[in-house]
Amino acid sequence: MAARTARAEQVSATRELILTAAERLFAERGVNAVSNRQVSEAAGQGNNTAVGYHFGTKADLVRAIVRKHATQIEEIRARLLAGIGDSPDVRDWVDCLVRPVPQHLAALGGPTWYARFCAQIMTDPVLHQIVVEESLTSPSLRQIIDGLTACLPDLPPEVRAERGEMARHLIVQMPAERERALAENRPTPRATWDDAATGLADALVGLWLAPVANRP
Amino acid sequence: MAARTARAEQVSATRELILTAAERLFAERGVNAVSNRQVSEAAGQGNNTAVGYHFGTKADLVRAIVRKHATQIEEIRARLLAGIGDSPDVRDWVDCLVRPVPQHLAALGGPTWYARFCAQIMTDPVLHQIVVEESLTSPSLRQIIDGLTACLPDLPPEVRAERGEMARHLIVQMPAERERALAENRPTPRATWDDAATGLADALVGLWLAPVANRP
DNA sequence: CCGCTTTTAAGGCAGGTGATTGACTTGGCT
DNA sequence: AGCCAAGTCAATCACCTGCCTTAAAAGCGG
Repeated sequence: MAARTARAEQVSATRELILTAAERLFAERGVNAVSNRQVSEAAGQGNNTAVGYHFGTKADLVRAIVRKHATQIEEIRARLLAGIGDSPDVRDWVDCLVRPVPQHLAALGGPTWYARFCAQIMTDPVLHQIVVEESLTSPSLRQIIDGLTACLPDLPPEVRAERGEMARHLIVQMPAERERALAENRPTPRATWDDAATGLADALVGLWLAPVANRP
Repeated sequence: MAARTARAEQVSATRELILTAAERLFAERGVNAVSNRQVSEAAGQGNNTAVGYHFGTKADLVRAIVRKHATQIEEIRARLLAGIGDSPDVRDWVDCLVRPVPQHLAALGGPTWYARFCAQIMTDPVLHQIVVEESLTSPSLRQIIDGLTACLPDLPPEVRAERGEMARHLIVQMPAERERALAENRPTPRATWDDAATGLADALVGLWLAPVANRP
């Protein structure tokens, strides 16, 4: 199935070329600041409509980038999830939630752009919905959220929703921050992606277990 | 000093008109997706170069918007800071850190756009630096960070930096999230800006006090 | 070996962009 | 009163954008 014909191979190669070029440009200059033409040129395609041909609109291109990484991240997440069974420990579930993205970035090696790309998508009013559709449908993710919820039976549902949002933001933004520091040769609080994940998990456990102030 | 001349009054009025129109459009459609022309028109200026005249580039416009709010937020922060003296309680310092933005948004009343605007700026690779320059120079902010640091003498410096970044992200992103929900008539976990600030402060206290895993 | 489809290349088109320019309006100062 | 400068407006510039059309190239099936 893989490389069935020389033709199909070539096509998927240029698709990949466009995908990585777009990811890089989007991360470095901002999604809306980069035109499809620039992406095509950066991908080495003399054709200035290559993006439009292989993907459709820019939103479709963004979706394709998200999906490419999502499948790999999903694998990591499923593997971690299988490793903890139905632990009653909040820490285990938080680890499952936190580690997939940093582990994926570490596996990519070298300089990466995906975290910064994601951080931008998440705050863009129109692109935001795309990534929600693509990643929140993950069954393993829902399973982790349920498992974490079961560990925190005393937390009011609104507070749980609230802290879920906080966790989501940190899981996206902190890797982006580290990636940015790496790209600009600035020092990072942690030496490796794995250590960064540990630091983030530490903090999130504290966040989830924090007492709720009884309001007047 | 105020309204010294009818002319100066008119000028600052149109400046204000442009500022609020820009803030709204930027928040709703994305900073890079909105042209200076559109801002001028939305501000009721038949002139399509009004933005260019009163401010310079789009970056200068962004800076002006940030600065406008920053001064008011700075006032609130200074007032809160004065109220706690040199408390040894982490909670007091976190409150000082968290509450200024939600209080400012509450004071504005009606629908607001500033939080979403800020959330976008913070993730844009080029605009990011502007807001850092404008807000990190705040003396009261530095004072709060120092006070909080004094409450957490056992926390390793790298972890402190790391969790400071986390807190910064949440303080920007969570109000933006609430603002978005409000704008789209979605339910929010908390009824008021003040309650939202309390929830955020609860979580941040837990985050700061979380134990640090001793890595292998 | 040859027609065929898919992919890449190249250029044109209308519309929108930031920036600049000059003319007009309006309030302020002497 | 009358000039002056700040502010407003409209027109224009070169440039870039997405989209479209037309070729060329390169396997692929027969």
